[in-house]
Amino acid sequence: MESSSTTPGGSARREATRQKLYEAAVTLIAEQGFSATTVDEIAERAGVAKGTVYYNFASKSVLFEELLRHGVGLLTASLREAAERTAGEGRGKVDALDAMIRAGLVFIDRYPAFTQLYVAELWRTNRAWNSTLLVVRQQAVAVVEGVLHEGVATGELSEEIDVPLTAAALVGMVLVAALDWKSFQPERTLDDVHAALSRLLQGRVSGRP
Amino acid sequence: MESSSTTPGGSARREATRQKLYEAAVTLIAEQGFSATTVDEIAERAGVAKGTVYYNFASKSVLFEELLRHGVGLLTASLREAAERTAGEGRGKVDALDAMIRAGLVFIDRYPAFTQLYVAELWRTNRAWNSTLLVVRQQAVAVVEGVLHEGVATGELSEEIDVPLTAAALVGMVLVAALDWKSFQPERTLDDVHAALSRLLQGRVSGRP
DNA sequence: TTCTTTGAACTGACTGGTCAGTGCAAAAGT
DNA sequence: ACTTTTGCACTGACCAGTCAGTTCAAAGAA
Repeated sequence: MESSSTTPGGSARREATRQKLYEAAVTLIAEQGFSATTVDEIAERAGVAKGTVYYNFASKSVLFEELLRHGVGLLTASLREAAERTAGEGRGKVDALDAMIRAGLVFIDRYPAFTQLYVAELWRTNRAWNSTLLVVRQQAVAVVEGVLHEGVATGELSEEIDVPLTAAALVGMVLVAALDWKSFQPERTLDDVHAALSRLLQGRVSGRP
Repeated sequence: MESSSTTPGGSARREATRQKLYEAAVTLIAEQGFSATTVDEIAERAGVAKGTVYYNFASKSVLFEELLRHGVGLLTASLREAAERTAGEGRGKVDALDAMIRAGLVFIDRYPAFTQLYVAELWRTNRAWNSTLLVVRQQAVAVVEGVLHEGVATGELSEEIDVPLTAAALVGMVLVAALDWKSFQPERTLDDVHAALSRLLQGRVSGRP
């Protein structure tokens, strides 16, 4: 059922080639942007002939779209897993949000290039892969919104919060803090960054009495 | 001896042309990205011949760099003004942060395309204007960091907060929430969005007892 | 006032290079 | 047998940047 539209019966070899191409493309596009990255570069970095790129993907844009789907799929699964894990442990929704923040940080730590590329493309309009992007964004944000809704329902979160906006704000908080971490203070530990964001989430910014 | 990059003695006419080029470039690049936007497009949208672009700017990249400097200059001024205004009114640092959040929203409301373009480029490496971007980013973030530092000094904010990370997280919160607002729920009012972010800043997310 | 000069500002056709995508025969892998 | 990859030559569109020539407002000359 799963597996994307254009991956009907990928042999193991083919799948390995695709993976190499994803990895090559993601770093190059993160650094330079989609248009500034050439297919020749991608092929070279992947250690593959140019013809192979076109044997495996219909076009440069399609390669990129599938890359987006693939990456956001990983992120969504990771967020969902974090939310469900804390739920299973019978902890509150704020803990679930905190766990999702951590999951987000772990993801960005592992795939910084993908994150960068995703942010760079997310608010662009007029591009070929725009509809793909919308779908894929909704998948990820929906997980956060879901937890917020549940929190409001159980009374753990204020009824007055604006779910979509708060979800976006939380995602932004994690995204930007993490990208800053990776770009400008890579020596910091994940725990460090997580602690700072937890504090913000739980309103422990003001000084104690 | 060209007139150097920083526009020392631009005539009124020249300045008007530059302004038109900025406006044309900012929307096109926000929509399509830098590399996907052609100089011909920029010239056409500005109602100017291609040669004029090169008469006014040394290259496409230089046009873009000056655009970045120009835009971030406006933002920084606006943030600083908000911080100083609340300080003058003798209010606390949390109020100053809140005022800066609003100033950020007002800016994004007025210049959504610039914001979009800025976010898309901010974490890219290996690009010509990278050093410009670093400088310009630091200017803006420094204003937020300054207020956080003052808040810690006066005891109004916890000593345990991590100033650079918290500043980045706050910026991210505003940036992403605002871009989402503009892209996906443009019917919302600024006050609405501001209220949601205020709540998050002040830890009023958990339900009341 | 009316004419002339000056140079900054602007124009757009043109050039040289780049790049996505193609085609295909031979090789390698399964 | 068949799928997949290779290597490489080729094309056609597209695009950053150039440059010889044009416009025009304003300063000065008559």
